[in-house]
Amino acid sequence: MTKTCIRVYADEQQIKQCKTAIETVDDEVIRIARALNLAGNEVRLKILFLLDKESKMCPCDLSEILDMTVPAISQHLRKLKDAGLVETNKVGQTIFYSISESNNLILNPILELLTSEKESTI
Amino acid sequence: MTKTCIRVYADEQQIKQCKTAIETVDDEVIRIARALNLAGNEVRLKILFLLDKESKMCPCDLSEILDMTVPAISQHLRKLKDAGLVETNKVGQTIFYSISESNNLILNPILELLTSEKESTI
DNA sequence: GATATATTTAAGTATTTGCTTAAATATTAA
DNA sequence: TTAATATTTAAGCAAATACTTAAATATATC
Repeated sequence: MTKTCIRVYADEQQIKQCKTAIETVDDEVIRIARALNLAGNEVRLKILFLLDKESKMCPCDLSEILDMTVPAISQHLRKLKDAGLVETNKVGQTIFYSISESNNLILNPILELLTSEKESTI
Repeated sequence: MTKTCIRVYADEQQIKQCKTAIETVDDEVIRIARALNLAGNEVRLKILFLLDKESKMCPCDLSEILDMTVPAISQHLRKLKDAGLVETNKVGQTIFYSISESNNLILNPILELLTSEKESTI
């Protein structure tokens, strides 16, 4: 990356500060971006919404509610689980998925947008 | 989508309720998922973080701070603008991008995760 | 043990994404 | 008006995504 921008009034001080600021939050950015990327899919956001609402659900029910193939649901759940956003509890042959506590700081504000009845335009 | 799940203990009442609940939030889900999807990219999340921090920035500065090509930055900014997450203000030949007010309800809680100094594990 | 159910895994595929490089557009300054 | 700067646009491409269908795994029931 060569210097491409040669504005006279470029604020080198500001740029330096921003560079270190970005460096500071880099790890957090990676973690949060990953979570947002997962939640930033209609199907997965609906899954998270349903798990939040019902506290736990099995792939089979989610498949029926969202009118999607079971493998399609399962693959979404896998991604959410790999990222630690949801966790599982096996009871017999059915596996209940629920929202994992550990990432609540990221998910809660998002899910609140959906649960708080639209008082204003979001 | 044919009925694939024939659990004896399937709670048809719950499933029906969930279906209508999903229908109710469907529009919101689409809007929020789109915003989260955009924010769920490392580069774009950093851009949003910087715009929030500095209140406005030009593609040129962002390119230098994030050590990326100007066109790459420009294309990210375009997506953010198309979604209404950021807005522009042209001054001479430089274009200043800033976070749009209208979508703050979605972005604010996300950016707070980055700005509030890590008191606890997020 | 044999069969059915719930779920996952795997392979294949069309679409989307995020970059690259090169060219186009717009504004400033000489 | 010519050259330089700031930005966008376009084309191309490798990688990631989200589904499909078929097969594998695990548990329960007969």
